[in-house]
Amino acid sequence: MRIERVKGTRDFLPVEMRKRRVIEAKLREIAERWSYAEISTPTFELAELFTIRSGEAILDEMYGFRDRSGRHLALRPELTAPVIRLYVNELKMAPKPIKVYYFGNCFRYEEPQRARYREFWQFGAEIIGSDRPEAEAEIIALAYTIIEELGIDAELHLGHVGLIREILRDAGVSDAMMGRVMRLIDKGARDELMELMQSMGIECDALMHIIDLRGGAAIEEARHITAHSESLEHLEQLQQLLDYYGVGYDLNLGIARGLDYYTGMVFEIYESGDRLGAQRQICGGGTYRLAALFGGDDAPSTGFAFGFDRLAEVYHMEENEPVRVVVVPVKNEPEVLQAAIRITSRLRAHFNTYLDVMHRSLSEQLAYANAIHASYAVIVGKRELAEGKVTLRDLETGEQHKITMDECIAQLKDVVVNAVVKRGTNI
RNA sequence: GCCGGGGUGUGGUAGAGGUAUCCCUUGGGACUGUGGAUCCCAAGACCUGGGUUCGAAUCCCAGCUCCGGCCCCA
Repeated sequence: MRIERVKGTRDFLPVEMRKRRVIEAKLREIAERWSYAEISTPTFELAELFTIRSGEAILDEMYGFRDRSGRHLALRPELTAPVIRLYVNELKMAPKPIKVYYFGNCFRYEEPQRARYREFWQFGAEIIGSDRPEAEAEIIALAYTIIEELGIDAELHLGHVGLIREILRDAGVSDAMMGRVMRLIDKGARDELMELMQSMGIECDALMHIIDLRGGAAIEEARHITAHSESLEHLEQLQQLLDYYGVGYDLNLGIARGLDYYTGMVFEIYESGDRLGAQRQICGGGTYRLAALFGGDDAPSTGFAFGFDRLAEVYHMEENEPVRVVVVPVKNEPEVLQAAIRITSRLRAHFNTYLDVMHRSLSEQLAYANAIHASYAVIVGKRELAEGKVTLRDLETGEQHKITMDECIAQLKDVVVNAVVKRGTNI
């Protein structure tokens, strides 16, 4: 009986893994340059952590289980809640703002679709301790920079739930109804929304108008409805700062979140191509107050999370096989093998180096070197040993010559350095 | 939870009732100090379980799973 991979999970083969590592390295590097520090949280948590954040309904979509003492645990379905829990547990006293990033796998018990798996990876960043426009602008700019540096063609949609909420409150929507109304706005369910508003006896033409508008016109409209709005000022400051950063975005006040703790801006990034099918969103972010829910202070945070697998799906990486060197002992005689191992060890201090473990003949070893697309062969035989040299063979051109090990290492270093310059990596 | 389309060696395929084709792959051998060749040998598949039938990869049912979509999306 063959054991199959579990539904919605994936195996990553070397080519795919190499690509993922390249992307991951870029993401980390960018975050570090922006002065964010990495944190990591456990793969499973108390299930409560996630139900507090998202409601009991998500229990159906989590991998939950009980441990021996009966605690209800769950594989993390996302990373924002664990990060804020970590803040409350460990970092409350750290100087604000706290800037962190994270990368990790998450689990959701859903039907797999294109670019949607049961185990998936998220990369995200948070600023904890500020919900000022400056913090929001930085977070958006960071997400934008990631997209740019990865060379992904995407559009950034910016909204502001604070403003929408304010307008709704002014119009007479009660706190109790707010969540439901916001969810409908988020879904874009116009008819249902109008029905609900009418049933509450609330005039909603203006609101409907605003959430349909895009760009500056929405701001104009909002200004007419709520003359003295803090949120509006806040949004305008944010826009100003985004201009300073040179971030391109589409304003869309129809972006909402169904959950109450989102307080300020929200944004989403969509990939422009069609490689993701219906799952075009590659990033979501916003400003929220979650720490108090986990027993901490009421620190505001702003952050985002990228769907790493979707980034990997749309990221174009040039074929970049690493420069590999194969050491080829000519005969399986003790002295030749001994020399080969010594030479291999020297090469391994610098290069990706392969040595036969199949007891193969010279031609078989070269055939294998070819099969794994190695770049160079270092041939070691009695003739070379007698002269204290090795034969360095370029497997692409077939050229070869006898040189000393020092020369050999120097030449290979040249090649690897050039390869790194040319494509940025020798992974 | 729902809808549509698929599952044949590692991968790609042929096969439309008579236990499987070809390519590729892998291991061994020939050759033994120069590789993508050639030749020989070997290994490897009908998603699973029922049903129909003398006989099922093929037809029927159920399940699993993959691809795409709906719902959902913290």
